[in-house]
Amino acid sequence: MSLDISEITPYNFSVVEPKWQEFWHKNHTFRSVFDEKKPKCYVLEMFMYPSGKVHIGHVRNYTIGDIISRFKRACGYSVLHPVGWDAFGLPAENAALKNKSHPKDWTYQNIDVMRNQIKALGFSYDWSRDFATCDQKYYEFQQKIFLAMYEKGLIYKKNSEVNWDPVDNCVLANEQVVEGRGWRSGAIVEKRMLSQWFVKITDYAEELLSDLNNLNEWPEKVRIMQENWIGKSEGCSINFKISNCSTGITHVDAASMSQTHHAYPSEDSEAVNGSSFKLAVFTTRPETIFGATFLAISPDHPIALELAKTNGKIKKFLEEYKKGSVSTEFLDKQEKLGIETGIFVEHPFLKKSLPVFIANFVLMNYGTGAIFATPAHDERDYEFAVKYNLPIIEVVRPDDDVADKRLPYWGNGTLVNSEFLDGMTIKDARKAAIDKLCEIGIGERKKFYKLRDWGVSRQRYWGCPIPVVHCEKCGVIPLKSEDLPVLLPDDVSFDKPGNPLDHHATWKHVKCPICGDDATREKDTLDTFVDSSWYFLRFCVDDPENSDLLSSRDIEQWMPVDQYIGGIEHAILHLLYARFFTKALADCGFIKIREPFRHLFTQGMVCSATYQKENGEWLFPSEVVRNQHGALEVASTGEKVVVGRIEKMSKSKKNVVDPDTIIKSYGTDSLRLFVVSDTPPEKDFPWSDEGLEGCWRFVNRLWRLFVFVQSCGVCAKECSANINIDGLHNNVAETYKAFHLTIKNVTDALEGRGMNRAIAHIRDCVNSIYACLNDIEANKNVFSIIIRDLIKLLSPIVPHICEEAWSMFGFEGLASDQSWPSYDEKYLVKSNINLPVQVNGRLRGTVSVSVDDPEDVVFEKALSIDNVKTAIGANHLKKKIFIKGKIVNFVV
RNA sequence: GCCCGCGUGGCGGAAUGGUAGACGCUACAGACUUAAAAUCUGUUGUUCGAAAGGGCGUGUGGGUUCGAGUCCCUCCGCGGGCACCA
Repeated sequence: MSLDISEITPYNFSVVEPKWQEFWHKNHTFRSVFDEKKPKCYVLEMFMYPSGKVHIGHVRNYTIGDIISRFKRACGYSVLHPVGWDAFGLPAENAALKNKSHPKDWTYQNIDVMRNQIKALGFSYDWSRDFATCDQKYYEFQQKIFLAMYEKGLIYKKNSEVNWDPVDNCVLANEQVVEGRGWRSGAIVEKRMLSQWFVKITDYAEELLSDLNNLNEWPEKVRIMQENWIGKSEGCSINFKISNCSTGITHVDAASMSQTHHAYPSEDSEAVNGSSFKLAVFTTRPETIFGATFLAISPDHPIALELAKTNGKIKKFLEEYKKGSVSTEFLDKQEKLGIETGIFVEHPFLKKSLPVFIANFVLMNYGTGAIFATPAHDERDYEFAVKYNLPIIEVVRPDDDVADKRLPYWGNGTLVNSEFLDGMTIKDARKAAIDKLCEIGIGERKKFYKLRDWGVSRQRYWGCPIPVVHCEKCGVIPLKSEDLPVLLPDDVSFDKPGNPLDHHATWKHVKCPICGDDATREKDTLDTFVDSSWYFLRFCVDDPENSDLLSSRDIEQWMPVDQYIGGIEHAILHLLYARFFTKALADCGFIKIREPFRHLFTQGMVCSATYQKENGEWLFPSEVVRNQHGALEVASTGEKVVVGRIEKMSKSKKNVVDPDTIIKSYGTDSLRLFVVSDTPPEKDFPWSDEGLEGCWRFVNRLWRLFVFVQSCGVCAKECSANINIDGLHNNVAETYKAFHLTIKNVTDALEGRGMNRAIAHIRDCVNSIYACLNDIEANKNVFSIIIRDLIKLLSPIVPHICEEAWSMFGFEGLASDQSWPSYDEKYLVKSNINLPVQVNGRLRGTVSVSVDDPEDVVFEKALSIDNVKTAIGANHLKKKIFIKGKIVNFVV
């Protein structure tokens, strides 16, 4: 006798969920073991910074990864799905200052708290591989990598101008400066000269760029962002001969050149050196050389600096520039300003001299810091020429079909006023111009990149120590690998500003490994982005305690990461560094692969409604009520409430929800379901309490279905593999066939990472099962198979309730260990269908036909529909269209 | 400014060129209940109509097609990235 479905007690998640979590943990259900007989799949979510609390964005990120991981496991893959902690970094030190705690204690305590939170979400992690980047074993190995890269010439120390964050008291990499501000502190970044460690990522610019073409399973968006960041331009450098040196400048110090300009040292400095004094410019448009009417150099160019020593006006101009360039308002205005140098250069093909200006819009850190200006075909040059009344010569005549032919013009066209280039297309002229410039010995084909070397020194304590000593006699000396590790001392104090490693009484004092004299340790630590540039390799290692962390067999087996999941905010920073590190480690002989992440998935942010008082003060949703007029007001004071935009959840906007609270009231399964239902995972996800409530309803609906079906006598024993569909009642046969379609749809959706679509198909299927509850008792075998496979479909998404149901029905083993259900194609083909009938492309009715009905039969049936008759009326039938299984269309 | 991406009900969103709006949220109604909640079952793009049925509908305008949310062009709007990169 079956139960009354509405009387069934709700799903008791608070008992069921912890029970299965413990079971999985005790039985090492998700321990990754490499199995040669299976295809492998490495699923990785970007690891977490242990800030202290798991937030809902983490939940979404890790739920997406967990669904993929469990799905792949079921599909027969040998899956690696690890978890770890990006544990070094500034916040630990800031917290230490504030709470008088030790960064180490703060970090490890946070990890403990967050680990428990994560465990309560029931993710299928192999916890045996859990580690933190501040673990000695990890950063010790990182020091080994540092030395190997140093030896390979990939790391160097250099005095350079760096981005200084005055709030965090620390250097930032270029990638960490966003709109002139520190990416974490938000403070306006200052320029400082400091001696810094750099990693030669620029050596890999070309490979990092060209390999993007192979990353066809990465979002296009991320590839474009990296491409732009690397910023390759191909063109030509031209050495202009200086025709007068009335200013007396004959020599610019080569050292000063390479100091400010590390990327392209020797050959450029020759251009300003020696007896034939030349000025090197870089251009991507050499074909416009006949339109050149002046040259411009950057205010930071060595020639400008040299001139400023003797010329008061220029000195003043440079000072003004320096003052202006730091203020953001100035950069916004972008007014073109310049000053004459008094220098003239010879045009390479024309018997005329071109004046050289110092111009504020020319950047020293790109190209050669000097340009030739073609005002007719460049916006900035044009603006400058108009302002200073310089000639404008058109050399590209626009094509006829171009609507806007005004100058400056940079579209397609034909060369004019250009001697040997006249009549050519831009493309041909470019080649011809470069050839000629090379031929006469003043030009050279060149490539330039925007990418700069990665500055990795950080003037902080809580990071990986750089394994180097400074000796007055011997200079900068890397340690030998037998002298590793350089451990971070625990006994540090934060009572003084600055780097605690510097204040430590003994730590920095060592003997020089070469001469044995007193020396000091490097006090800077490594940027934490170094830690996260190779952690995915560490996870591959099965027994880290007893093996080399880059033991090649384990890494070769698991790498590359097949599915990497994280936020778009790492599109450049972490993802570029990790790609670079992989290539560099390969060149150092540690590994063989050259790209770390095969498929990248960038998930959207979790957003939520915001509320503000009229003065802009943010309000918690709980502070807001609706008054009797239907308007929103502050509950305690009755003040007017402004509904803000739906924004990314953040503490400051008071629109966060706490995963712990949700789990307590609704359970993990409901939360997991909610964060991936409705919205595609790559899009921003709008949080709503009603939506969560709806997921809780669905989880309960499932639970009632399971309990009810079981009370009808459905159990594991009823499962018979051979269902004879012909012997079934029509409804039941339809349900069974529809279930096969559900399996196909859910499988396809999950293959394409469309969790929202998979869930919609499952909900639809559950609804149709509810519609035939009366048929269950008479068809236990059919329904036992449907229920068994339904549990399998649901298991990646809501694993706890599935595990509970699986055991309740008495199926063998664990739901989590089952293989993915398959569908039979023959059930997907419908024998009878309702074919839409159109007249002139407008739907006028449907006709029930057999799939195999011939065309004329279908037409006859279709034409007998009243509505169709009316629509056709007295008109003559011009055309009859029949697409088998799709549509009928009559054209009149 | 340049480069991407996106515009579908009140909302989140479905839809290999073939019945637009699956699935869910909201709202409304019915059943159950003394009642409420929960649950189950419906309805829910808009408009005309008592109904049958019809008109209009995927940002705008055009094109290709028997047929366009989907492909092509134009414009508009939104979001993101880069931003004096020679």
